[in-house]
Amino acid sequence: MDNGWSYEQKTLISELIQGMDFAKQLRVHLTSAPSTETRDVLMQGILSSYEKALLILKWRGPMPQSQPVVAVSGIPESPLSVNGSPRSDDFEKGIGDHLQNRDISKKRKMMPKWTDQVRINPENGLEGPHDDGYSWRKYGQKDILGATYPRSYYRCTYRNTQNCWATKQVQRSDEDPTVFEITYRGTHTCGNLGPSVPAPVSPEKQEQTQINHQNNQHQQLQQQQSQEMLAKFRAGLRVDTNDLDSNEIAYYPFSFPSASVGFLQIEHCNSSTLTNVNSSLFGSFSSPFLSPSTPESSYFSMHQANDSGQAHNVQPLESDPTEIISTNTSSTNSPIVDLDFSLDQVGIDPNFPFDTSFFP
DNA sequence: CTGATTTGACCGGT
DNA sequence: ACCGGTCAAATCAG
Repeated sequence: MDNGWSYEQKTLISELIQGMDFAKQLRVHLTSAPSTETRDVLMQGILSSYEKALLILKWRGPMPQSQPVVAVSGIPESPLSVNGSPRSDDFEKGIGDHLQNRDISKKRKMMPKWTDQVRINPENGLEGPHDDGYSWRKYGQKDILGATYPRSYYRCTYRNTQNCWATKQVQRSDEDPTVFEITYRGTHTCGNLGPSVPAPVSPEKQEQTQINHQNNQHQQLQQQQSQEMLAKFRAGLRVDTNDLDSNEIAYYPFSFPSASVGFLQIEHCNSSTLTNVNSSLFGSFSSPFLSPSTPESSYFSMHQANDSGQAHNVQPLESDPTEIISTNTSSTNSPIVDLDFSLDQVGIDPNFPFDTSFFP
């Protein structure tokens, strides 16, 4: 077991250290005379380091030996398909269905869960899709007691083909119809992120994203802009993490909605422990956030948790953009490396989440 | 034809 | 029994 680790561990550590290093540099630069360029470079460095590190962390989860561990939040692997054929379309229809489903539903409850709020731009909100970089398939809609608007249920398009159990729910807010509360559950184990950071790939994603296909060239620019926003956003992001698992570092890979994000709340549904941790979070977002499809269709409403004041209300929408906001579906995604995001839940002070001494 | 959405039925938890 | 979540047949869209 350890053997398999050491190389990864080294890389991991070095990436994290590097990230921290970048961060420190950035700090220096911020306090002194900041050049935007340097900042960007450093930011890039940080992002990329953390991404790599997190990828390593994530990907070593579903390894053969440690199957049940699945470090990332206990993704429910299907007993039949975990090792076996990816084409397990049929297994759910099998006779043992019910038992399996029960199992799955239990596991599902243990999946990490986080909510964020997306505000759509009233002007073009109706047209502006909410592209979080993943491909979702709607599987249900329900009227929820006490809620004005129905709740929509989505699951990863590649659930069957790639055994990816990520789901999300989209609920339009009662008070502010321009706000959508999106609850993500489970992490993507598929490698089907849309536009991704290092490679400007996956134009299909953007095309399906209708309106915004004046990109390609915009892409880079927008990426930069997004990155800046990202930086700001990160600075202000506050996540409540409930029920964290015993581990000191819990990472929550998630796709970050590229649209406007209000506050984001993560809770981990854990069976046993009831540890309440309330800490600021360092989210390492990548591609979805940088998705070119978004900054135009919606704008940021960065309220921090403290900042409770709801942003200015805008005129309500006429029709329900729920679908728009949360579907992304008909696309054919190129199988790109899954760069989803992870949140490192570690107490963070301005200095950074990781202490070098943490590592062996 | 294939794949996505719709929508009523069904199921499990409370 | 109620409610939220999911399934799956029917329907729609490309």
